[in-house]
Amino acid sequence: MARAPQDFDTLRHSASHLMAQALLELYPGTKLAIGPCIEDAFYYDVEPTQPITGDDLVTIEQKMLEIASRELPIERVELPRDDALAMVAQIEQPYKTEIINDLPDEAVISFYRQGDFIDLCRGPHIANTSAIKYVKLLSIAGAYWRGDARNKMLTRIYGTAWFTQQELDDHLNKLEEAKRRDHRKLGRELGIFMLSPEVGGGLPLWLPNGAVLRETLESFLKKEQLRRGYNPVVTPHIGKLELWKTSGHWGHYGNSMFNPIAVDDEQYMLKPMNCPFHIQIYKSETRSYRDLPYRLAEFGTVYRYEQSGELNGLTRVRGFTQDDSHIFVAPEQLFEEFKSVVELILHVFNTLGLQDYTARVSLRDPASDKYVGSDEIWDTSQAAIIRAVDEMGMQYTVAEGEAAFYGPKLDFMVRDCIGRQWQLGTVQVDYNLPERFDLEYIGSDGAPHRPVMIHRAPFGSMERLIGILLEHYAGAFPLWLAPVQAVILPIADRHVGYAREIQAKMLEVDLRVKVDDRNEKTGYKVREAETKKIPYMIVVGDRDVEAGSASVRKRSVGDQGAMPVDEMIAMFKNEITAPKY
RNA sequence: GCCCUCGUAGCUCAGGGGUAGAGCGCGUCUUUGGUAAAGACGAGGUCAUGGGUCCGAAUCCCAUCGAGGGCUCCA
Repeated sequence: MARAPQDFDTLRHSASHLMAQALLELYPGTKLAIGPCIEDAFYYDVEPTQPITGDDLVTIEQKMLEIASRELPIERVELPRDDALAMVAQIEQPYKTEIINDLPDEAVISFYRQGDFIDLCRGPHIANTSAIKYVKLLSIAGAYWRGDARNKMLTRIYGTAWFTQQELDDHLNKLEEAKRRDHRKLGRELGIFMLSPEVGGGLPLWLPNGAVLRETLESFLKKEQLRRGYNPVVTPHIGKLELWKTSGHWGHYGNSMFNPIAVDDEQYMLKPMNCPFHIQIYKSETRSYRDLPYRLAEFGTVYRYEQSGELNGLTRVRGFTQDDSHIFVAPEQLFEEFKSVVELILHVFNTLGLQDYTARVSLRDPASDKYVGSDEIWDTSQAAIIRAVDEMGMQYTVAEGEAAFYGPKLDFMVRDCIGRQWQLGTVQVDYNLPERFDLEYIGSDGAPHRPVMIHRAPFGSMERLIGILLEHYAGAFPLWLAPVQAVILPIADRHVGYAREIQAKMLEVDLRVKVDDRNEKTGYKVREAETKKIPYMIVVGDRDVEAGSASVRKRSVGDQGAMPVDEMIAMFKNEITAPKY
């Protein structure tokens, strides 16, 4: 039976209430904060009377099922504000008092009751607790009351609920699959990267296969950028603190930068971004309107002092390489240039096999004062972004309050092949830095004008991208990306010479190929190449030496039979230039 | 930074107040084998670090460091 997404939301919201009820029965005195449904799951934030541990989850889950089996009807009760406050005071739920006090005057205040449990809630809910049968509590975490780090840390219990056992099993299998694809696990197994406490948190070391992968991705994008009129530049890893003061980042993000380094009488910063350097290059000559758009691109490694608890594999690190570019345009060029940047980003995603993406337009929150720049500038640039995505017919969502302090942005979220969303590429419009660094170009009228900057990074960062690609492909990269594209397996020692000949031919045409000449049986080598996710295994023995052929085995498919070596090489080259997903 | 959990061999993990275990990997030897694991032998650990309790601590307690799951943050 097909169900609407809101049916699942309702079920999970009710499951969250059921969990709260179970908690109160098991641990009377527990204070309830909020308990919403989220994608595929639900949680409840509570202040427990004693610490809740992972072992307690089973107990709570069993209690939930026991209460559900009482087949309690779930009823909605609406109360005037004063009665509502009296009610939550009587059941001693101070967080609910706070929530009611924050509700607007005209709000309808409703409660939902099941048995002797009652909770403040807008609803809707399912009709009876008995519908909650397939539920699993997943984890425990800390969460601040109202998401504010200055508030008390509550205990958040996550769970998931479904209508059938099959759905629940499928979901739990998906979580297992995600664990199996974890890029931190695959990164080590496949020799992509490592993290070492000796080096420091969030500072990955790239292993040989990872370095090859990075180079492959870099040269792909560099080539695309050259075609589109980008100018490559290289800038240093440190620069004077003054630059970040001028840019405004020191004031906004100073606490998440590495401490300044004293050099002679100056303060230097490990660069947290490349913008000020590219700006200096722009300023090094008088620019004309004929030079614009002026596009500077760099794979720039930046360092940010991310909070220790936030570091995670390759997806959140303290040193990372952005595929950064700053484009200086005349205001009237902004719209067209923005569109061509979006076009490049989409081309990149398609080539990488990440076809399932959505865009998010991040606008400023008009009520906040954290933004710089005039209202007119914001209105113009926000309108330009929306017009561009509209004209390109893209699906997008609008997120108010998600803009950077200096301008609105367009972010791309990709969905990997098991449905998880990740943020990758970004395009940002910036009227602020040109102002702060007093940038100009000479217009056709002979007078100076102020350019607009576009910051953009299709990959976002090499680290994040590779983390996501590892999980998306579960380590089994398409041929053009695979760090080792093929391994040649000589059957016996006397075939090693022939294997080396084939390898030389393949290296000649830029195929990344190795020879496995270890003293092991072919079956063993095949098994190892499969686990290392190498796309092709080339077995050579007496028959092949005789015929000038090679026996090709395709990863996870199997033996493709023997073919002449030249034909095999042509097949590989063809697959690389015409990738299929 | 905050809450919870966890640190045993290179990796994955078992064990547990009385002299450290397995599989994989690694080394040596035998084996030259046609598509997912040949066989034998061997080396490897102050059980994260520091303190405490105890006749005795890898094991119990505390602290520190590190990792994981979240929260806050994310230019």
